[in-house]
This record gives sequence, structure tokens and C-alpha cells, in this order.
Amino acid sequence: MGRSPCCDKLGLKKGPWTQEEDQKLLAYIEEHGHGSWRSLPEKAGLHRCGKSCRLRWTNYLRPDIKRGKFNLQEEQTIIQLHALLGNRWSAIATHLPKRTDNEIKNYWNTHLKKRLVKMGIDPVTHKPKNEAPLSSLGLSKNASILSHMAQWESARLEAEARLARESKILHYQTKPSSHHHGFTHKTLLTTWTCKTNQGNADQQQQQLESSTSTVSFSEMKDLSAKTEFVGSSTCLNLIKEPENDWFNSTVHEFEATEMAGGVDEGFTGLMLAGDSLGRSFSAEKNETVKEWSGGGDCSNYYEDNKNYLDSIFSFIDPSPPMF
DNA sequence: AAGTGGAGCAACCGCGTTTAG
DNA sequence: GCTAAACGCGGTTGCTCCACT
Repeated sequence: MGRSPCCDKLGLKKGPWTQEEDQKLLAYIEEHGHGSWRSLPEKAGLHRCGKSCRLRWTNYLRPDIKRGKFNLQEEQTIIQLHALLGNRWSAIATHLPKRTDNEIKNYWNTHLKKRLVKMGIDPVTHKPKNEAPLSSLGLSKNASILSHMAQWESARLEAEARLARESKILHYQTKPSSHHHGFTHKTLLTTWTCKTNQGNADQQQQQLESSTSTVSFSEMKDLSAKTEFVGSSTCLNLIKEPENDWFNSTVHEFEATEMAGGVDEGFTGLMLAGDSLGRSFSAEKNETVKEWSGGGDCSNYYEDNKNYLDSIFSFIDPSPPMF
């Protein structure tokens, strides 16, 4: 059986969109929403396929899109997220409100990738092309931790997608009561990048609206240790699934490191543990940004690389969790 | 002024995943 | 449960603009 046939591909226009087409698409979506992309072109009076319409809308016409140059903050975020997530542009785009995955992808390919190459950093692995000197600086442990984190984030995104689907089903099956526990499914999507703001209702509300996650690493660890979670057990179930075994090993690794290096330092302590220089991140972060924007002077090769990695590590919540 | 090459970016293509029937 | 269309994503292409020769 399957679905009814797709839109007739004969006689459909391709190539750049005209102003008239844009206006038609905009007007239609503003009035009716996009609904089914497949049927949209005909309803909107466009001789385009639904795929083309969707692309035009998501990459160009959407009103919540910010266009123009990327600022330093955005650049840094892209690089840091790329180090963690690789070429998962849609995932990266969720951390950059108002930017599309296509725009980020283009910006990476035309600007940022070249800049990293100039600095002597492999844009695929985000490792220096000659890693030995950095290892001697004590950064190899951080690299392995980063690898764990990439796995973690990867699985988190998968869980996020699954929860989104689940919540969609629930939304249609039951009357929405998303906040009855004070948590939506988004609250359950954990990461180490965000601080908690318990005790502040406004901020909590903001978190609930946010597409990014809200629970600190310490909370995550508690989740695993105590096997409980306020509001729902969905997250925990995901974590405890066999394919997420790496999660437990990662948690144990962190626990071990934390015990050795002293409690209450949380992630900051952990991330700093492998850095024999033990410098302040926040101060140097700005330096790094300046160097990058200046075009990457390779004369400071090792210093650049250290700053670069520091920057990635500091992206992962440098502040101790707030309880 | 014309030709050339590079940068920037919108849009297409192909493939894997999801979902309607 | 199966099939095939729809969807979404990442890679790639090709067009336009601009600087340089």
C-alpha cells in the first residue's frame, strides 16, 4: 500500500527563487502554516516540489532567521560544537538560535575550516596535526575525555530525538499537561554544558522553553547513582539501555577523577586536571578569540593549540554546579 | 575594459530514517 | 508487519559577485 504518490515531478521549476515565489510561499504559510509540504506547492500556487519549498522556507524565508555576519561568540560556539559533534549541522544549529544548519555549514566550509587549517589544526579531528608536543603538555587525557563527551552528546541527541517523538505521540494521544510536574521532556535532556538555576522560577521557566538541556553533570551523575528522577523516568530508562553502556563507564571515570582530584570541583576540576599549566580559562578565552579572528598566526603554534583546546574544554561548563 | 580566479551562498542531490496506509 | 512516499540531513554543485591582473 504505502502513501499516495508524491508530487508530479514533471514541469516543476528548479533554481533560484523569484520574489513572486517567495511572496506566495510566505503568504501561504503565514495564513495556513506549512502543513504537508507535499501538498503545499499546489495549494500555494507554486510550480515547485514540496522539498524545494521546505528548503526555501527553512533556510531563507522563516521570520526567526538571523542573517548576516557571524559574531565571535557564534564562531567560537560553532567550532566548539563541531569538535564535539562533527558535521552534525542540525544539532549544532539547535545551539545557535536564529541560524540555520545550512548557513552554519556554509560558514564552516568557507571560513572556519580554513582558519583552523591555518592554525595547524585538523578541522576534522580538531587535533593539532603534530600532537606529540601537546601530549607532553598533559592534554592527551583531555582529548580522551573529549572523545567520551562526544559520545555522550551524540547519544543525548539521539535521546532528544526519541523523546521529541514520544512527546509528539503523547501530545496527540492525551490532552497536553506538559508542565504538571514542573518538567517537560526537555528538562530531562541532560548535558554538562548548562548550569542549573534551582530556586529561580523565571529562569526555570526559561529553561523549560529552551531547546537545550538544563541539568548539570553532577545531576546527571546523581541520576545514574540514585536511579531516580523528578517527574519522569524516561531519561533514566534511556540511559540504562544496553547501548548506552558507555555512559556508565564515563560516569565512573568522572567519579574516579573527581575523588582523586577533590570533590566539589565538578567538571571544572576534571577538565583542569589534565592541564599541567592550571591556568584560568576565562581570561585566556578572550585571547584565543582575538588570535583566531586575527587570522591565526602560526608563529605561536603551540600556544594557539593549547588555547584552542582550552577553549573547547572551557565550553563544557567551567562553573561548578549551583545547588 | 576584459579576463580570470576565488569567495560566498542558495539550492539541488542523494541517502538514511520516519511514517502513513 | 510490510511497503513506499515523505521527510530531514549532510554533501556537493553552480551561480553571482568582487578583487586582482
